[in-house]
Amino acid sequence: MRAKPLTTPRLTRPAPGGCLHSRPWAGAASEIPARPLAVAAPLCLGPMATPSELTTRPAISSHRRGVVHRWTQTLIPTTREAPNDAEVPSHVLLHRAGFIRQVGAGIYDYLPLAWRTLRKLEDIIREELDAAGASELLMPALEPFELFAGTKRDETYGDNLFRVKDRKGRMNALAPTHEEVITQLMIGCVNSYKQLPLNLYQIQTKFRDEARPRAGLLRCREFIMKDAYSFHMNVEGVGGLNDTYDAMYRAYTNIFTRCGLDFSAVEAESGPIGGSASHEFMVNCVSGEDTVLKCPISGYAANVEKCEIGARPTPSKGYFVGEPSGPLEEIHTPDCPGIDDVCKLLKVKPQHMLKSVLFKVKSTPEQLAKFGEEYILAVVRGDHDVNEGKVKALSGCTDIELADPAEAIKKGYAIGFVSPRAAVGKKGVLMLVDRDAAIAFDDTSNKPKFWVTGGDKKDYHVKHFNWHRDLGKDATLATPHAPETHGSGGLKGGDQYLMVGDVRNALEGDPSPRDASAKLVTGRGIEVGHIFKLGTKYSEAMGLSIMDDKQQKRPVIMGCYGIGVSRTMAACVEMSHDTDGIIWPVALSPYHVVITPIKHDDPAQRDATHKLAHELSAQGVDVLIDDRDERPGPKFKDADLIGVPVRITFGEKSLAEGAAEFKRRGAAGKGENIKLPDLVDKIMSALAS
RNA sequence: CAGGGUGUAGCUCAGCUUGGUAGAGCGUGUGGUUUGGGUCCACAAGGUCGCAGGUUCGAAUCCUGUCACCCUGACCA
Repeated sequence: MRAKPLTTPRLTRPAPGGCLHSRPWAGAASEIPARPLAVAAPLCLGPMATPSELTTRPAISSHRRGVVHRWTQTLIPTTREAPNDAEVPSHVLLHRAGFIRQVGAGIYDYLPLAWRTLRKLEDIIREELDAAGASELLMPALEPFELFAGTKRDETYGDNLFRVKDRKGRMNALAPTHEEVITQLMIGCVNSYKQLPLNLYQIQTKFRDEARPRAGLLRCREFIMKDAYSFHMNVEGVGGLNDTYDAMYRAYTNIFTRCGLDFSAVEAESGPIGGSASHEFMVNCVSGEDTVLKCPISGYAANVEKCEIGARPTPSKGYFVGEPSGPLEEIHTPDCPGIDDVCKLLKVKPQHMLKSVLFKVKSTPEQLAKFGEEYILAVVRGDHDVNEGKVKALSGCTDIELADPAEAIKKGYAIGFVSPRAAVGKKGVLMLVDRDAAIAFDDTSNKPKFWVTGGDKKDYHVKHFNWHRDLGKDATLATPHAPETHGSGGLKGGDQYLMVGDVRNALEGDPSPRDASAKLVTGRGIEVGHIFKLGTKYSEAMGLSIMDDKQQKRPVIMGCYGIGVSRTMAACVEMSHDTDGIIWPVALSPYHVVITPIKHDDPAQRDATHKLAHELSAQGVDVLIDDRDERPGPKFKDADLIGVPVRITFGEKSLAEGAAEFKRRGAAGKGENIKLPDLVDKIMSALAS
């Protein structure tokens, strides 16, 4: 279950002691003697405490007493069938097991079971972040809109930002994240370098007006998130951003490890939030919506947006060099703008297609005056996908977007049927050709490379495209760019400009960028954590500058660190369930043990149940007693469904023999009979393993 | 935002084509029965058929509009 971090950035400080083995339900109980019960409590409710008991209760105590709850006294609305709307396993099971109910699109109630799990997760997060030197605070979910306008995030966030008009007609925002608020706070509170570094976090409800909420708790419009922000005068050195970033990396590793999640830490693009470096923490899960790539030898791991591709073999004759595979032949391909359609029609494989994707550079007026309209044409093999981040990096142009089809058609680009030739004879077009596309002689078959590509007019494609012959220019003059010189190019005006490099998404089997002998492997994941080196984006935009020891005013360097709390709960279910229901890791299960008396009315069974419950709670174990007047069938089914790690069954027969049935959730078979005196030890060791 | 789908009882769904007293299973309540993997029997409660217009003597059903929710894509710190 446990994942090792796949990359390990500067581990300059050992992980906080005790983090990994601290288990609140077991550790505390074994170190500190259980406080004896003042009165033998026949039921979980127990007698009301007397005033003197309350005043003698220690204000400082590290002893964690478990809870004992009765099914009939809490709300666990399990259902046999899930609503029609639920499709993904976590949504179906969290609904059926009575954890959540949908209120609206991407809006959910967290019922008692869910809330218990979420609070356990939050407590783990708090312990690890506090140990890493962060302090918790709470900022409002509702914010004046001007704060977002100040950093232009009202625009960059666009419709994803919830807007709320108040009674005075003023605009407010429901915060999707809190960079602005905390930066504003720091402006008012911190004015000397001596007060830094600082690392502050909160666990708050966040709001994002997602274009399409989906998959239950995995993509919501309202969700629970832990967000942390750190503030520094420098990147390197003691108290620098890198120190805190690394500490947070370790804290995240501890958190997800303690949760019992199978996860990977992968390199990631930092996205619209800005910044220079970032890692995503992904729960490994086949149903995840993100693709991650890993190098099995070096440990390098990255998401598909970020993943570099190692050195690919250079064609023996060089890029673009080679004789045509035949005379250029134009073919009528009506209604086939897509690669798949053409392949089907012409019976060629996508590997023999060239795909040309047109990007528009968002030019400033000055650039426009200098270069005119500017486009970037990215060419990749038909079975590959263009990677926008790599296009930006190779072109050196960070402000691009997919060209608007209508506009591009006006400019003479036959969108859907564009070939590399489209860039010939046009002003201000930069062509970027992926290494796998810039080939004219196929070394593997020892034959001229056969290419099919667009015909540059609607409903036509061409066969036997040859770079040298058909480009009308000497393509071999193009300079191949090694991955490490990304960004050294630049947008050039003029007639035609061509670069060769890595502009596609990495795929399974591509060479690892960190080990020449290794090939990348792919996996799916659900993003549950993300850490960024923000830099000075917000401090500069909002004017958070403070005096350093040289009496120089400098913008504060920031980091930010998020964990999707409610999403993590759902991701855990995605990762760990079977046909009967959820299988919680001990650390996140709403209860550790469910006790199922076959007949709760039977005095012997009831007494045994409550005796065990109190023995366990004194050890810090959270116990749920299924005291419902139900037949055994539904009770067992529900216990499996809600996924509590251990079930103890008290029945007439076994009890007569002085035993109870012990069953571990997810284990095969019927469970085993355990003698009553051995029961607590058996349970404790099961929970500890 | 584009494409597709669905709105009828707490949940799953039938009824709509061809307009005429709103149905089933599960769940719920009561009584009995049963008690180690979703017992069995009986009775009962529960629905302005998403909403608003329209057509009609009469609309869950036909027409128009609208809203909500889901799926695929676009999008996504």
